[in-house]
Amino acid sequence: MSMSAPAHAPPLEELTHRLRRRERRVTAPRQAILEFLRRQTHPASRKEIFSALPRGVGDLATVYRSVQLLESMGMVQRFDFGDGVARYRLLAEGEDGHRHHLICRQCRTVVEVRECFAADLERQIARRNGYRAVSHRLEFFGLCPQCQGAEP
Amino acid sequence: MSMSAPAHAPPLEELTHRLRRRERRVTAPRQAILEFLRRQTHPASRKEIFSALPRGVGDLATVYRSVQLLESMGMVQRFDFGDGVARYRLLAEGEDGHRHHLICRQCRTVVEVRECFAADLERQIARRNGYRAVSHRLEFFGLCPQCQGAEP
DNA sequence: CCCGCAACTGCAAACCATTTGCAGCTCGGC
DNA sequence: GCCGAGCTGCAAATGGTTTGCAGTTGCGGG
Ligand SMILES: [Mn+2]
Ligand SMILES: [Mn+2]
Ligand SMILES: [Zn+2]
Ligand SMILES: [Zn+2]
Repeated sequence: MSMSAPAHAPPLEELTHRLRRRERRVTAPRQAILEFLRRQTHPASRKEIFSALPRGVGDLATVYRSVQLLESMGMVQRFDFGDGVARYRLLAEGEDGHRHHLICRQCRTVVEVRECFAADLERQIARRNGYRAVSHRLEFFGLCPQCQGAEP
Repeated sequence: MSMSAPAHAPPLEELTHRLRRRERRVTAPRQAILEFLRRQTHPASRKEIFSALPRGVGDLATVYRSVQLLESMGMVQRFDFGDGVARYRLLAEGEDGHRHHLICRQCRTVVEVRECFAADLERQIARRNGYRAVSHRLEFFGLCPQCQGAEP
């Protein structure tokens, strides 16, 4: 066939099922967005998602609204790589999506970082300051091998 | 007098001196911006800086340009608390500005976090992926004591 | 298979933070 | 005091994101 999705990608049916379960409609734009997202290995911007949609299906505003819905349902996770553009990736059912990245400052290549430094410290900081429901965001920035030795 | 600055704040002269040393002009808007910044204990947005300027001194565009200059000179550090607004704080001479925060998701109150947990991890991740000049950004988000028990 | 209607879409306008073009003003070295 | 590069003020442009609204469609019920 074509454009194989990563092995771990949830099947499209499972994704649409999650929508129906919450009384959300399974529309052409939403299916196309989900189909696109399940093929990605890195977070995608909404403009990228829009550009990848089949001709005539979906509108940029619809992509924004759909992604927002998916985010509110916990089906995608949002990332901020510091360039003023939000990026999203699909989340497996039940997955919390906690993840970190190493981003090339020049070409924006993204590497996923497995480690998460101790949640103990997070708890400690929360307690020390009387904060609740504390989470964190941690991203690394650098120059990837290809971009070394020739900064603009 | 009025509006005392934090004890550690560099005197205004020292700040303007840093400008002159690099052939930058000491103008009224720039002085007002620096005066404002040295009184802050938390990072301020450019709109906040602008609003705090004396009547008739400075323009929002000038604030943007000035802050950009200060950033390029390493005199201020930029922060991204995830709400789409950049914030800045003055840096002491030679200070690298590496710092983390605990931010209230609701009222945006900011607490500084002294520890840097990610230094070792950073080195390790850089080597493993062949990246150079790696830095990181780490922020914590939660609900501050005042905001607990009444989310919108 | 057809209805009815809330949910959803497409398109355009609005928003907001940030950037930029440009003509006139000012800092600071001479 | 003079002059030129550096700055400023104002207004218009950008670019990502949001919103209003009228028309369309998914889908449960008949
Ligand atoms: Mn983590
Ligand atoms: Mn750190
Ligand atoms: Zn690169
Ligand atoms: Zn709060």
